[in-house]
This record gives sequence, structure tokens and C-alpha cells, in this order.
Amino acid sequence: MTKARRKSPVQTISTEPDFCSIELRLRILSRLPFFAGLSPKALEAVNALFVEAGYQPGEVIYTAGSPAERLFVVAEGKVKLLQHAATGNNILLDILAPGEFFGSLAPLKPATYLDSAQAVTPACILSIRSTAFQHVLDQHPELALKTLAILGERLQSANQRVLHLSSLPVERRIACTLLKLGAKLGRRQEEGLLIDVPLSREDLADMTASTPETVSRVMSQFQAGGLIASGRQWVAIVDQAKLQALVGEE
Amino acid sequence: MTKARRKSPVQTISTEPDFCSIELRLRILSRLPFFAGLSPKALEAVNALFVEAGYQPGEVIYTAGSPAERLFVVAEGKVKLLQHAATGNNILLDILAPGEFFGSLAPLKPATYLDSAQAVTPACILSIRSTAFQHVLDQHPELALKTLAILGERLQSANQRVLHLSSLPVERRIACTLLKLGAKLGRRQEEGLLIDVPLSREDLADMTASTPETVSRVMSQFQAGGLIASGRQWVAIVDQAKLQALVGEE
DNA sequence: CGAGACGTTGAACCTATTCAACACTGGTGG
DNA sequence: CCACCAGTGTTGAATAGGTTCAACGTCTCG
Repeated sequence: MTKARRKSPVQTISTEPDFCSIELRLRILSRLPFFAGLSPKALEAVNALFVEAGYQPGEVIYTAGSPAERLFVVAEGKVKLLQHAATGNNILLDILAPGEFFGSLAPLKPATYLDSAQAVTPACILSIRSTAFQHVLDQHPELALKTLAILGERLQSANQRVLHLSSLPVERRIACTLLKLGAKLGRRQEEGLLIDVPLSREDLADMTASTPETVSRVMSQFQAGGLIASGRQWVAIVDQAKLQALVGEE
Repeated sequence: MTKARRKSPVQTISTEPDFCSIELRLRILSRLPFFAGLSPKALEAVNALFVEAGYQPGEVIYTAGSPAERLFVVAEGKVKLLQHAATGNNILLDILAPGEFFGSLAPLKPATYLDSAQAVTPACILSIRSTAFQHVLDQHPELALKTLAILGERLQSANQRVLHLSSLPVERRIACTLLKLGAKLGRRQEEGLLIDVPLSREDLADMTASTPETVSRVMSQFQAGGLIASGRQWVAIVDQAKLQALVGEE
């Protein structure tokens, strides 16, 4: 019945090995939470410290365990942040959108990265040495406060995740994860709120501490109930209210 | 066999409704990670902003959901930080030792606390309005960097917890939790490394996303293997190496 | 001394995983 | 251009790890 969905609503405009124009760089930097409110001059100085690099989908930006000496910022595209368990299974910590930072904030703090970063779409990534960034923070104390606020939010988010892993059954965890992804990466579309990133069952399993099979089962059920629409590597939220009700109000 | 353990090695020197002397306050503040390296004069100014309060074991310092407007620091005693799930079960996020802070770093960020804090032992707690603390950070930028570093560590720790919840079986999670507690709150004793805080099976269940029954079973097994010694409300690590081996090297 | 909290142990049950087989899709190379 | 094939998704059945329910023992405190 509600089976025939279109091929893949997620647009993957694959350009050349991604890079961004100077204007884009400055625009991105100025829109970054912590760089907002910086004088144009200071911003240009900061900009000069950043290096840019392009990545193709699936390409690895850094690997857990390698020496952590850079701070990265997503200028264009989406980036997966993942941890690796000894058993071989992965944990997908987050999917970062343009404007978000990752990597090592401070030098020497963790000597090595404890997560890996991988481009999901063609991406342009800016990066700076952690030491250099530390100097920037020294010179612009207001930036440190902004960064503090962001870290605080991430800590909250991580704690909420612990709460969910501890107390919610898979079905709810998946519903919740879909809603979060929708809020962050959603794009209005005829099918509903399309999660605008290639997203496999396994990705969702890695976000919910589950397995691709279980995710598939739950998603089939959601689809039958008209809550979502989904196909190969994509998901759209059709009935957000019902999904929200399922996770239980908070 | 190895059943006869002593009553309760955990000392709970219950004084009057706890308070601390002026010298202790200054000493505590000066030893706080972020206040380290502050001029004595600045430290006294900061000290003046703090208010002190005493708590009895089990007494609640603040509750999740109430307006978040203060930052707290443990001066003396131990404090439980916990989240509450809709299902009624609790998550024990951490047990804080003297010198650690909790509560609200920044005003308005989360309008309300999203965790609760409760004294585990008789405790003396210093606190300051978040707004006031924000001013302190403004005036002493180096403190913001320190705080940033600490938040970073906590974020890492939370992420590691997500990893463990996602990939380790209960037995390992419990072993790991015991080791962490031992490292943080351990006191050398004849029985081994005593975790110097009243700690029930339920507490451990709340730290490992499990149940008191399961914790009891696993702990019995650990005790039979000579890994730990334990009784009512207390645990000591007897063979740290074996316990470490069990969790799997990292 | 009694009562309530804490801890232990057993057995039934249930959720989600695991293993396995099969179907669909899209991209690649012949 | 078509056929093939690897990656992805679906579905079923068996299994296991942990929870739940329940009963009982034990300690501590008032």
C-alpha cells in the first residue's frame, strides 16, 4: 500500500573535491556561534589561521587514537562523529551540520582523539591547530564563554542520551532519535520532514545502541502506522505529532 | 567462607549540621581546579560571593525541574547527582567529591536544573548565583579556560558511558563502574581499596542501567572470585588487576 | 525488640539479538 | 545497454541476557 516511495529524496550534489570560496569561509566563520560578535578585523585574523580541506562521502577526517592536535569546523556538508567499541560495533555520536565544531578544543587534554570523524556528504572542513585556537581564546575571552555554553549543551545532550539508553525501550529510542535528526537536519518535502542526509538502518542502529534488524522491524512498524516514510538510505517524518506522542512527552 | 566481613568500614563521622571554617572555605576554593592560580586578593573577593550550607545524608540540595540559578561546589562530604526517568527509575550520573562543582554554570542556559543533587554524607556546600559566577568568569578569563577543560573531560566521560551502555554487558559495566569509583573515592584499607561512601546495590544499579537484583548476582560472583569484598552499603576492591582484566583493557 | 530497609536467590518471562535466508536497489564493467 | 553483484533492507525463528516477581534472610536503627 503505502509502499511505493520515490527513489531517494536526499540530494547529494556531488561537486568537485569540495572547497569553499573566501567569502563563504568568512561567512561561515562569522556565523559560528563563538565567532558571532567578533570584530571584522579580528575575524579576518582568525580566518587566516584556518586551513580548508575537501572530503568525499565516506572519507575519514581523523581516526580515534591518532594524535589530537586540531580543531575542525564544518563549513559545508555533513560529518559523522563516531566512537568504536572493542566488540567491533560502532556508536554514532552525532551528525554535524555546517557551523558545528569537532576535534580537539585544547592541546594536550586528550593526547589522542577518542572518536573518529567521517564525511557523510561532500564536505568542506576548516581546521586550526588546537594551540592556535587556544591563543584565540586567550585574546578573546568572550569566545571562551560561548564555547563553554556550547560544551554545556553537548554535555546535557550526552546525559540525556545516557538517560534514554538506560530507561527507554528501542522503539522509543528510535522515535526520539528520528525526531532529533528531523529537528536538526530536516527539510520540508512532500513526503514530510525529510532527514536530509544519507541514513542507513545501520546508522540508526549505531545511534540507538541496537541492530540493523531491530531498526528495520521498528521502522516497518512506524511506516505501517503512517508515522514515517523511508527507503534505501533515507527517512522522512510524516506524522511528527504521533512520533512525539510515542516517545512520551518531556 | 569469605563471607564474614566486618560491619561497615565506611566512616560516617556525623558532625553537627555541617559547616566549614573560614580557613577551610578559602583552602577549598583555592584548591578548586579553576580557582587555582588566582591571586589571594581576588580569591577573597570571590570567596565573599559564596554562601555556605550544611546538609545531612539524604538531604536534597536541589531538584530537577526547579529554577536553575546557582552554581554549587562541594567543600566537604559527597554528593549524588541524579537524573529521573519517566518510568520512575533513576540514573546516578556521578558521586562528587570535595572540590567538584555542579548545578548551573550559566544563567538562563537551562532555565531549570535537569538533574537533582543530594548529599550522601554530611556535607558542606558552597554556592554562588550563576549570574555572579558569570561576572567572575568575565573578570578572570583564565578561569573560563579551566572550566572549559573540566567540561570537556565531563563530556568525554559521558560519551564513554554511552559507549559502555551500548556495547558492554552488565557484568563489565559494573566492573568498570567499581573501578572508576575506586579510583575516585577509594581509600586503602585492610580489605583492599574501599570505596569510601555508602553505596547500595540500588545505587550501583542506577549507575549501570541495571537492577538491584542483577547487581547483587554479579557482585556475589565477583565476591566468590575474590575480586571484591562487600557488605551492606559498602564495597571494596580486593583484586584490582583481575577486575581490570574483566572489563577488558583500554 | 521490632520494623523497615537492604541484600540474596530462584524461576518465569520478555525484549532484543543473533543467525539465516531472501528481496530489492543501484552502480559498474563487460 | 544489460547483467551482475555488493550493499542494503526485510522477515522469520531460535536464543540469550537481563528483568521482573516473589520469597526469604539479615542487618541496623529507633
